[in-house]
Amino acid sequence: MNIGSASAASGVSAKMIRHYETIGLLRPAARRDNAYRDYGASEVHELQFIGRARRLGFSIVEIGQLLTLWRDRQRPSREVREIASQHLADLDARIAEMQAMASTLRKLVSCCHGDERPDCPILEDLGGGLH
Amino acid sequence: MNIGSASAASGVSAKMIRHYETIGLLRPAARRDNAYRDYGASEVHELQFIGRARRLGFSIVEIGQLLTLWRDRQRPSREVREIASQHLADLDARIAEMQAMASTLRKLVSCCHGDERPDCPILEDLGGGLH
DNA sequence: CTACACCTTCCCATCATGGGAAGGTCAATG
DNA sequence: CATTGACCTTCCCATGATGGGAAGGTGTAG
Repeated sequence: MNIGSASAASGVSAKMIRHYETIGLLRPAARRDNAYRDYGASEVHELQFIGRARRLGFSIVEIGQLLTLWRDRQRPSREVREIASQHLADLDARIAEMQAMASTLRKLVSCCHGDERPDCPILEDLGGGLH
Repeated sequence: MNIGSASAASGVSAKMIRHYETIGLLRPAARRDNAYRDYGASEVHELQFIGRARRLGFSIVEIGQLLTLWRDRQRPSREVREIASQHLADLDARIAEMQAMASTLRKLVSCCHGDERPDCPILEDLGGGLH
């Protein structure tokens, strides 16, 4: 299977598949006589794994660790859970940070009448009150 | 005032102040005989404006627009509000996306017993059910 | 045979930020 | 006065994940 078909089957772009191979996340793909990469069902399955993990926001490094654990039938689920818990904590922290921004912004936006007049609480806030 | 003092007074790193000047967000700073950049109260005030806007998550491009409006005493508040509303919508969208990730992850993590046993619903989910 | 779709590698761009090198300047202290 | 340490300057490189696009080779259908 060509890289294009593997991409379509996994939802990971061909660009990214090559990139993942370059940085060592994926083992080098088999090549045909014409130097085209050749993928089978198990490679596509790995790509799908990567795609799902990316959609959950895992970093490439984390996905590398998860892939290693996935391949190891003897892994302790504890290790998987630790990676996922840490990522979840990171996500929650980033969400909280962005919610704080959004909350402040929402107040400012709701206070600004947003017409042709120049007075604007948004700029006043950014300017530190005095200008 | 040296760049270090301007940095301390504004909360924007010296590295970033130089960078903002390079990309045209800030007008080139005055120079002393020794080629050191020299900042006054109004430059520091602009830097504080930038710092506050960054802390609210505005992009450099958006801050450039906000700075222009800030300097213009005749600006219509509508334009400011539009930029802020758009940024708020972006933030809300990103928050929602991350919350969806976090929600899925939280379920998976809570289902995984996380001990020495190898069976793990997190990997099962990433693997698409079958492996 | 020609067109078109696909593949290859290689380089560059994003966005905001920082690290660090190599070298010049300033102020305080011995 | 000389040294030291804290500044400053410019320049280059790195991050993380992704994509654009060029230049060139390959495969297939009309």
